This record gives sequence, structure tokens and C-alpha cells, in this order.
Amino acid sequence: MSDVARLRYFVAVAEELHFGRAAERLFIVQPALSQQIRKLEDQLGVALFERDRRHVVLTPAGVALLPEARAAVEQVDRALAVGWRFRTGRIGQLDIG
Amino acid sequence: MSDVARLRYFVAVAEELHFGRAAERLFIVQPALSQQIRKLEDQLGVALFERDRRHVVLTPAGVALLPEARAAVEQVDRALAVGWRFRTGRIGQLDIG
DNA sequence: TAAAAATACTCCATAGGTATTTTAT
DNA sequence: ATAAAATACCTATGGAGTATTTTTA
Repeated sequence: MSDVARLRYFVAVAEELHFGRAAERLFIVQPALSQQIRKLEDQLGVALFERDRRHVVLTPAGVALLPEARAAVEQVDRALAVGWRFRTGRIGQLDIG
Repeated sequence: MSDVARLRYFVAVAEELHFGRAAERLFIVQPALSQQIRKLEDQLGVALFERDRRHVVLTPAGVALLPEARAAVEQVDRALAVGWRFRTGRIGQLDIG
């Protein structure tokens, strides 16, 4: 797995603030999600969530990461959409309208 | 492997226009790179390179993808750099100076 | 004949699944 | 006691390696 997949996972957890629901939304299972978030935290060298008690909250690093992660995911999707434009015969910069 | 890794591979090949050299630069082996580019092409549904004769050249789709792929890779790196900022104690938007 | 990409295969790392345990209220 | 995340373990997919073949100039 590479970075973006984990960033997608991170965004889901950051939005749900709940590993179970985020996992559901990602069509994976909670332990798998916990593992990947843990690995992302290891990779970055910082905690992204505070999981005390019954709550999941973003750490300052998590707060800082969120917009960057969203932008990354969006830009990756935009890149991958290029293929779609050419598949359908359009070469355009123009949108449908 | 997920998207960005393949986009990184694509950028390398697009810049070298040579699978062997690109693979070397990526510290992987040529067949592995060929496979991943093939998979990216399958995923996008378009050819990204024309490998006739002894040359590798970008197709129009490849040309269109290149700047988007670069932007994606950069944004992912920027996101991952957030951890680094926090690891080193800085919270800043400010650069070193 | 040489240079470069594709193909065939093998192996291993790891993402993700199931089952269970831990933790805190 | 319950809800939620972490841990332990297992399996299977696929990324990457080696060896080889194909292609064409």
C-alpha cells in the first residue's frame, strides 16, 4: 500500500472520529484500519489521533495534516481522471457544458 | 500498491523516456517497472507511451497526465511532510529563515 | 547482432480478514 | 456490562526479482 491509500484512511477517520464507522465507510474492517493508521503515524513520526477514553480526537499534527491530505487525495484523483477523459474520446480542458 | 506509487513510476519513465534508466532511478528492475506502467495504463484505460521500435514516446494522454501526476506526487509529499514539521517541534507555516 | 521492452515464473512482504483481548466508563 | 480500539494470528494478493524471449534497427 502506498501513501495515498493511508491518507484516504486518515481523512475518513478524521471525518468520522470513529474507527468503526470510518472502516465501514472504507469497506474494510476496523482492525485493518487501526493498523494502517498506526503505520501512517509511525511513518510520519507523530500521533494523529488521541484515543483516550471513548473518544477519538485529532492531535495538532492531525489537524495540520487534514487539509493537506484532502488536497493530496483530490489531486491524485484528478490525475487519474485524465485517463477517463481520453477513454471517452475527449482531449479537452473543457468541461461537459 | 496504490496510485501514487504508479504515478511516480510514470513520471520517471516520462522524464527518461527509457524504461531501463527510469527503473534504475527508481531502484527497481526494468520488468517490474514495465508491469506497473502496464497496470497503470489498464487502470486508466489509455496508453501512456508508444513503444514502437527503439523509442519510448508519450501519447497525448501521457502528455496530459504528466503535469497532473507531478502535482499529485508533490501534494502527497507535502502532506507527508506535515509529520516532519511536528516531529521536529515546529508547528509553523513559516520556513526555516 | 545488439539494445530495449515484454513475458514467464517464483518468492516474499503486507494488506486485510477473523477472533480475541484490553480499556474505560 | 458495554462500546470501541488494539492485538494476535492467518491467508492471499500482488509487487518485485531472475531468467528468458521478442522485436526491430
